[in-house]
Amino acid sequence: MSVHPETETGAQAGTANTPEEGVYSFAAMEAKWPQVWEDLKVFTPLDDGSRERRYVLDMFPYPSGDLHMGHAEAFAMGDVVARYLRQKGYDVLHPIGWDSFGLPAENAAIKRNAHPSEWTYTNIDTQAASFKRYAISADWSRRLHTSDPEYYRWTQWLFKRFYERGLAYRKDSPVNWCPKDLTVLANEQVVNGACERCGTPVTKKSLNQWYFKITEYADRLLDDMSELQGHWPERVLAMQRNWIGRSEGAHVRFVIEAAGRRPEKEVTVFTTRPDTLYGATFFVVAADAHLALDLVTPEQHDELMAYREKVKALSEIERQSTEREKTGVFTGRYAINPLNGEKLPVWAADYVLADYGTGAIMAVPAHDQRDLDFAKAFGLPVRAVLETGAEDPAESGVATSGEGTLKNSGELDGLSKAEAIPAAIEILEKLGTGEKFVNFRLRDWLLSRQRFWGTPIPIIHCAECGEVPVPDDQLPVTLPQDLRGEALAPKGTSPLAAAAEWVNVECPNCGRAAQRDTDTMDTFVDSSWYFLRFVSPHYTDGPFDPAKINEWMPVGQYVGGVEHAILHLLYARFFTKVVHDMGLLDADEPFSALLNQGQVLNGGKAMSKSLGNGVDLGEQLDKFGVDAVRLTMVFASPPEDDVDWADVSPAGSAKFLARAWRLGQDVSSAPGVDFSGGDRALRTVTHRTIAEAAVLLDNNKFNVVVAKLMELVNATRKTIDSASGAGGADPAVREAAEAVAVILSLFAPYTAEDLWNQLGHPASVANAGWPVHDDSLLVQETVTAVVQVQGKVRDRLEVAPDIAEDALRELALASDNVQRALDGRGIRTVIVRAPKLVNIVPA
RNA sequence: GCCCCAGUAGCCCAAUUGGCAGAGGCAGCGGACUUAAAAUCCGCAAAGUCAGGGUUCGAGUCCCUGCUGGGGCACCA
Repeated sequence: MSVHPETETGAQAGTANTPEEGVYSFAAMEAKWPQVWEDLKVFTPLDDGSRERRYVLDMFPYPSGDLHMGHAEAFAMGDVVARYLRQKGYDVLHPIGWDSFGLPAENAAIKRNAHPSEWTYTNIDTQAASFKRYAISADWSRRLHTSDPEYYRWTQWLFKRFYERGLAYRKDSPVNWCPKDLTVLANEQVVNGACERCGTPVTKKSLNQWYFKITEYADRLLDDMSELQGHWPERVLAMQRNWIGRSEGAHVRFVIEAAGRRPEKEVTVFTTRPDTLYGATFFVVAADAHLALDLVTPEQHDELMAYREKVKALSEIERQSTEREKTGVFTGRYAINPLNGEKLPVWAADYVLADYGTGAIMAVPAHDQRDLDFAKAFGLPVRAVLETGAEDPAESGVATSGEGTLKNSGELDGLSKAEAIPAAIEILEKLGTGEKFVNFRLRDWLLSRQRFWGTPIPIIHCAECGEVPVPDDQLPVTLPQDLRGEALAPKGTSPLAAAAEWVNVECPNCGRAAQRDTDTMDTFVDSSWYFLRFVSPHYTDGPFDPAKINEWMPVGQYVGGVEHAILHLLYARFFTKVVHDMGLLDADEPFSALLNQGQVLNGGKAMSKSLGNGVDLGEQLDKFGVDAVRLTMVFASPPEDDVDWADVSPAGSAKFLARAWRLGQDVSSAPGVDFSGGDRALRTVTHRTIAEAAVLLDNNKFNVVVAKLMELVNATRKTIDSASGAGGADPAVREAAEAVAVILSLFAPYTAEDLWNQLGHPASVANAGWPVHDDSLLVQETVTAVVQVQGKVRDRLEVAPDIAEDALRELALASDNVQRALDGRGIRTVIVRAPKLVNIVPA
């Protein structure tokens, strides 16, 4: 489809370069310009310090098939920012690469009896071609793929540095296990108790796994969000805050009395309510924690074991259901309340989680609903220690958690809840049985995966020496090439274990026979530092060039979907902080600003294969052209809002583009003409548009910029067609058309380039530079002052923009309409906001 | 249950951060061009801002309560 302009009307000068005389043809433009841009290296940063640098980054894609509408939206947004900053004169780094390790490639390889790299790199080539067609202003010379050995060599190098700092370690722990993908999952990859990838309910499995100690950075990850405030979407910060889950309270140590041959034992609990310590009537440990086994008396042992079996059989989804009846078993032991010496029965239950806090709690049923439910189920006592005015929880069955005054609490009696919390902590500290403690919900990052297509963990296991890191000069540990097809099928252990030749090596330490670690890294490890690699992707002496890294980092504008609000963004922040602490990087936050583009929907729903409501990007590009699709993405709504493809009109965008392009057909003045004699009204519109567009772009209001651009095009058209003026020969028309070309180049690079060319300028419009607006042209000769009486508009006055308040007040009071509205009433106040408004308040 | 975001013409969205509710687009209607249609061009109409209360000379904008929709966390001690 091409959009044809109306029949030519005359002005023919300046159209010599038109590909096909007078016809807007996106196909011709798409065929013509990519080569020109490539030859001119328009989008390769100078990287020489001659200009201020800016780093603009889109979250790099995973190579699953060809690009889709979601990519088109995200990359359209990021490209607006990159192209705008380039026009503003910055040296812009806007790279592209692929997050190319991951399960889909492996599954495809099993199905096709191939190596995952085949599927991966074929898809990457397809996507790369599509990106080029889509005219992303990327520096292709910096292209990288995380599955290239040249890349993952440095992922392994970084892993080793983490290991040396004690930030990468192995431990036995019950982990999330996906029974379909047959691999472990990080907490972040479990959504509502199910695998985020395939939706299979997750089970627990006890395994020895590699972890990154992200919890050591919990405080900083939380505190440093203050730097991001205002530059990151509030909801992303809220999600991270939630996820980190900082909780202030106290650790309290309880002595568990000796029983028979079981010796006395001290157990610590975490509580946010140390003020309610006198209300503790029992004690609970997580049934699945080892602690339960340590405590249980021989008499209760069988009962506990039976209960643990039952708990294990529950799926995560069942276990997390809040409607479940409370269950548990008595352990036969008693804990001593450190404040009043009271004996509390110790129970084991599954409502206490082994991996939160200390896996044990003091139960205060009067003031905690879960404890109350448990107490009622097992006939345990309830004692209120906080008078809130509500009914006694023992009677009502509703725990009271609000404000109140302490009672039945010895020295704490009479204090408010807010006073009692620190007071209780102070008492505990004096007794030496507790102290203030800040607990986090965040768990360490489980990074090992029992799958093939990922970065091998560069560790060798030696019977003599234990864990031995592969020496730096032997990196990368590359994946074997000979495993393919069925050999990659998930078995619950890594497929790498079957590659005997690969696994069996000499210990780098003692030379004896040893084995490689056969797990691979979570792909989120790969993507936690790729933005650093882009600064110097071909550097061979380290993960990045130390001479360059601080010139570009941090990323000034990061663009991507909100689905990565926690996972990728939290991990990348963690990695950045560690690399910073290693002294390799000045920045300690990777992304100064974040833009979450919305989703592309169709008919109110996310596009999906199962719904069959997908819109094919390729078809849209064929039908409307790249520029129209890009413009539609940007114009439809604010960047962070969803775009419903059923609600928008790529045809409308195409119409506008043809309209803008046709301005070039009608401009008949020569390039370089003096604009000063041009139509004043149009010049004002042009300069106002330039000024407003810059402000709007600085605030990511791309959709509004497009609207302003449409106004400018309309105004220019009017001037050309006006019978009274000079039409296409008016220098103001050229000035306007040139501004249109430059601003349009952010959204519709082909049309803008072609327009620029029609206007007689050499390529590329991307280098034209942002037009400088003339403030004197923005000053209007008169402005409309609104005159209100009691807030209602009663008159409008044309006044000079610099009118004095007094003069405006006089004019307003003299207005007939005002006098009529006042209807003889006196005047109480007159508010004057010269030159725009007068509000007269009658008595 | 706790937390975050958003409700403005039929639809997608603007509104200089407290100062005339409307910039732009889609859809609609009328007209020009056409043998006709498409395309193109010109023009028109359309809401008082989810509801209620408050602050103010003045509220779409600030505050409170509620409703609706979207999202996050959740047996987290």
